[in-house]
Amino acid sequence: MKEVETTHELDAPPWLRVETTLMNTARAMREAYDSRFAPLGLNLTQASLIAYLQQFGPITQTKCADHLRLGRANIGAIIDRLQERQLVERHPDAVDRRVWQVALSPLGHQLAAEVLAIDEVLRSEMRDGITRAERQALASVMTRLQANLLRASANTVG
Amino acid sequence: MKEVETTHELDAPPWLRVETTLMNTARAMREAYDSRFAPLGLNLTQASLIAYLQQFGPITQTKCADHLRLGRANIGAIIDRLQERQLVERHPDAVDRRVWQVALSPLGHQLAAEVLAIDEVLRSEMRDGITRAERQALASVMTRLQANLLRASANTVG
DNA sequence: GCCATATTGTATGTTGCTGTATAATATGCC
DNA sequence: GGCATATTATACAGCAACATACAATATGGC
Repeated sequence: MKEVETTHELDAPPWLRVETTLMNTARAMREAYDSRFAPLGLNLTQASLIAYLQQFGPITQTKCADHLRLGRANIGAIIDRLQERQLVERHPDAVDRRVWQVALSPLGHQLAAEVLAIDEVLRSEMRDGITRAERQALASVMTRLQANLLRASANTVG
Repeated sequence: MKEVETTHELDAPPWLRVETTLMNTARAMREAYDSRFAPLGLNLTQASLIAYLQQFGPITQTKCADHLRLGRANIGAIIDRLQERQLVERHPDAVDRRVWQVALSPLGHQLAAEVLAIDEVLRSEMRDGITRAERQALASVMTRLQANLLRASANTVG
């Protein structure tokens, strides 16, 4: 009985095939981003939030949660941690006393520049050997795939 | 100052663009699978394990972990829960007293058939409006993307 | 056979996310 | 204005993954 290598990455088993490829790629992407952001003491989620704040200025926690597709409870904890590290600040809203306006601190702005630079580098590495046309085709197919998946989730009995 | 909708799915912001699309698609896929498997009381991870056991018979926990790309500690807990529900069984290995041979129970075999049927249905829904050529192109690009990402992770200072 | 090293599964603690419940506050109808 | 409803953020419990450390057992050099 020979030892068969069953966990080869790129010639996947007959079931859950395409799906596995896509999800493994997504996982690899998250890991690559996480390891690139690690020297800044950030993971992808935190870095994305910082980039978002950089772009859209002071903004509500709920907006942050929606953008990152996280729950409000979770985003609150994330902001707590960034706030402890002096990367973001919470300012009370001028008119709505329930909400915080979350903004980058000066230190956070510095870090945001590094985040964007790292993103740029990694994106260019990812593009290696992949043409613009291929990337556009990829995006097009994935958009349709995503639409199909949303319908599929909606059609579930639950 | 007009309210701008910033969380639109399909016209993404300039930073973290392609990445976001891919990772959101992966997330949508996991959610779709999870909601389809929910009536069986399973999530995608558990269903994948069951399908794997169905295909490859009694097998070691470490093999399961490698296949699903999970840690050994985690897979042990997963198997614990499936075992409590009488879906899988742990048999001692004939020659190596450290290892368990994990196998589907009769009940687990019944469930495996349902898992594969659900997978088949969802896969066909996902293919809707996407040609075979497009799917192959998608796989090809993602394979290269994944290779780039592995190189990128390896090239991290950490 | 004996000992160093590797491997398997488990225990334990941490992280990141979820869902539900709750308090404070806004909003809209009357 | 007063009250039902919605919305914002937080508190808390739970889950699934991770990393690390460990005990039991195998394996291989000698």
